[in-house]
Amino acid sequence: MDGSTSDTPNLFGVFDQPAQLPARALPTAAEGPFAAVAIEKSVDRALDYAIPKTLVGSVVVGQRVRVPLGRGNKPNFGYVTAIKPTTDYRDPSKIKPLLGIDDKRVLIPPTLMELACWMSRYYIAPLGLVLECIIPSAVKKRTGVGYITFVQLAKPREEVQAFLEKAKAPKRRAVLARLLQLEPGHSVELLRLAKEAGVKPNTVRKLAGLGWISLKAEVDLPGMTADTLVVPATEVSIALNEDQQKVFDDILPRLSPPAGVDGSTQPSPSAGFSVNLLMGVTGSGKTEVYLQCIERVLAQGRQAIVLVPEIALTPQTARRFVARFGKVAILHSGLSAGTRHKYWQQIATGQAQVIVGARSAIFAPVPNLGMIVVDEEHESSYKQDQLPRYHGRDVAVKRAQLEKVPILLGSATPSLEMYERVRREATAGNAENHHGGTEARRATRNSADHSQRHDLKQIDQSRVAAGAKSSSVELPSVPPCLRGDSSSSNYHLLSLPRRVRGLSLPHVEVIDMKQEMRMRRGVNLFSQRLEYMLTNTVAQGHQAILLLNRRGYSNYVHCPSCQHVVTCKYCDKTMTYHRSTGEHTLSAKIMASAHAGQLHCHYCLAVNTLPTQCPECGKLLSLFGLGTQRVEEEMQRKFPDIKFARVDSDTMRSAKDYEELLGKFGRKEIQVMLGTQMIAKGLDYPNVTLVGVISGDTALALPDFRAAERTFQLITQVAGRAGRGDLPGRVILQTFLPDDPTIQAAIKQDYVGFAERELISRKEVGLPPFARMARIVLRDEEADKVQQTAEELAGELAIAAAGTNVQIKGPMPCAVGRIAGYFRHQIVLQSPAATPLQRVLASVRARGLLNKSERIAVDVNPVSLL
DNA sequence: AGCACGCCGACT
DNA sequence: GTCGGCGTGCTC
Repeated sequence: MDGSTSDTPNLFGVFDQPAQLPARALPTAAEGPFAAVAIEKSVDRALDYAIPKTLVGSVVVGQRVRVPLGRGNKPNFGYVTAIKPTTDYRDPSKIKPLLGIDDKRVLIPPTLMELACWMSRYYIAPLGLVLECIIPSAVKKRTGVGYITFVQLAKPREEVQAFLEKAKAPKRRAVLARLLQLEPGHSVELLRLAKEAGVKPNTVRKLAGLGWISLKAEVDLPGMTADTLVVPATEVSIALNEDQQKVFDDILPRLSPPAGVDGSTQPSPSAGFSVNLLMGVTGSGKTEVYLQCIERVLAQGRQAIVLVPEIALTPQTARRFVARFGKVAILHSGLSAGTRHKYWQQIATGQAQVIVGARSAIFAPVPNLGMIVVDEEHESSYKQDQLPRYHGRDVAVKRAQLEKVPILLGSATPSLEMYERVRREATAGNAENHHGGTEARRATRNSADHSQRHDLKQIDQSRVAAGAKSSSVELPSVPPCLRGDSSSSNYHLLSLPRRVRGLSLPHVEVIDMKQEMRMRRGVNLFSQRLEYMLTNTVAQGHQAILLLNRRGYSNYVHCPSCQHVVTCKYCDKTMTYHRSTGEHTLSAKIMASAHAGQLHCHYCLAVNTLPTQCPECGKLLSLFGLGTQRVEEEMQRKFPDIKFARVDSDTMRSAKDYEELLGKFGRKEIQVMLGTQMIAKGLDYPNVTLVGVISGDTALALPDFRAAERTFQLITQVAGRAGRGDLPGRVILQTFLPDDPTIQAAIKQDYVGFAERELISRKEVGLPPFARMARIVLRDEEADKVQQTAEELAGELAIAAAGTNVQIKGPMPCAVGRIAGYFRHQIVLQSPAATPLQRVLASVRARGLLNKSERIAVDVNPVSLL
């Protein structure tokens, strides 16, 4: 490089210097071209700005720019969403010129821009907000970038020449003389200039203050990508077993780049966008399949994105990817801003080949995406509970479609949405082939058709393996309006029905706690069988995991005489009793007599002291319902010799705590882990032979249509933690509802049986996946006011939905009617198809009825209705 | 998100 | 008579 600056607005380009333009007195510019800019505020549409002549050609879509906004022309940041020759703004004289380019890099590449626009429409979120969440703030703030300063003459050469002839200052003269040697208009790096002129850098800087030269800071992007990531891979792929190989062979043709994209590889007719749902029982080796697929994609010079649930972002997972591929960017919450920016830059330049992260990793700006993997596809943590309320898995599918790449979704217990969709689309493809599609269509679907038959066979195997007896259930045919778009039949259902190395699935033993209660006096958290198995397991030097899906000590504090239940002052929610830390060291006797501790509200995080008597009648309060703290106490009392740890969000404050604990468990310093769903997922410890589910039905009673699905998933997931080594695993499932069909299916670990049963009942009542759902939650401090606005909004929605098949349900108070002092009402929209629902929402949105994001939250495809 | 315009109570 | 309450609406 000769030090000349480049104005090319690409990733290797330069940043502008800070603003110099005055905020006021803007010239009006009615001439094009114009830039449509989505502002980083909740202005729910793009605004047109004129591009100043000096910037025409430099401003491109995807850049972050500064624009004046409002009467005061306050500078705001926004993203260029389009460049257009004309504006359709009604008053073109009001168009203002944009102030400048904030960052010359294209922060939002075209496909991500398209994805963002889709998200903005689909999730009813302002585009600017969506774009803001796509770009890490470290990138916006340019944290950790080094700057290189370039120097350029700021005065006419003749003037400089004249100065050189008469002025004394030898050092300044040396600098200027060196600058005169440059080609006119060129610049030189400040440090190099100082060295060559034999002066200190500060001497050069001073000349800028005197107006002789101008300084321009360019970001040192190569410096950001110089080190890191180039960890050499240390492991090679392991041989796949027969099942894994089948699945891999099935996916393989879809992993090639689509025809025409890359001439060097054989174009495959089935390449391009495809959805591959991999149903693999726990311990069936899904990860190895992911790894080998990714390997193929990397060999083509393309990159892969791997989404994992936040909780799975442990070094354990990370190590596996890093060891195999080397150039892996692990995006976890503990990254420093500087590292995050560095990773982003390395991703954008294609230096990071595999990107592993939680939901936001789907926005990784890879230049040449080859495939997307979503592990534990059913996990509800993929859903963001703040604006934009997107679902990482669904956005991933959309991105795969836009980028024309395969997506591989893995789960032992697929979400019913995904399972149903893939099954429906796969069947639709089959039916078309049977009835004779066009020749062209048949040709592109050849391999797909082949794999589907193969898949069905595999699923049968899984049913056999799971011990299901029921015959396969015929699902009613789906109306064409429910089908996806043109590429719809590229859906594939794959299955890994067996565990690796011939290991068997753990045996699940159900304990009827009603009977247990009759047999033994008093409340026992552990059945005799579980107590026995726990003692046995530990005595043999094995380890155990105990699950109780509830934090705290007891989730009801109630008065036995007047039935009063202590609820949160601010929410409609019973308060959970938590014992103060350290108290479990006291003897059980003291504990029983003195209820020291606080009441916590798990919704608004309020904390109260536990009242000594009932606030209503003054009698003694009693505790009812159990949480992990209570089980912890019981463990302490019954098994004083067992080393165990309680694992929930109360004890695991940071990722580091969790990591440390997992380390201890791995080294067998702890025999038993007792915890909430935190411990149900992803852990792979070969020495665990026992899993105890303290209360299998806690989640079943929740007023949410997905309660059964959650329960099934949770039990299956935690059961899968047992017997992953050479020792067989055993699960003790305690329940008050041993005959419940969900519990029954969970005992048999029969996903297909559960899914088909549940799908039938969902269909009967028209719930997802047979309906698209959106939920609008309104909140206000005043009860009457929410109700009134909710009713008005529901009225408007009803008008907008007239003549469509969109149903408006409500308004009704939310299941948790008050949270943190806000009264909450909800309106639920349901429709058999997505499009009319989108239209209804879009029309009220366009009228600004959903704008007050403080009070109105729209949740498209909500994961919970509480 | 800001920031103005706009229509109703306690102050000089 | 005004100063100011924050409800409603716009920002290219």
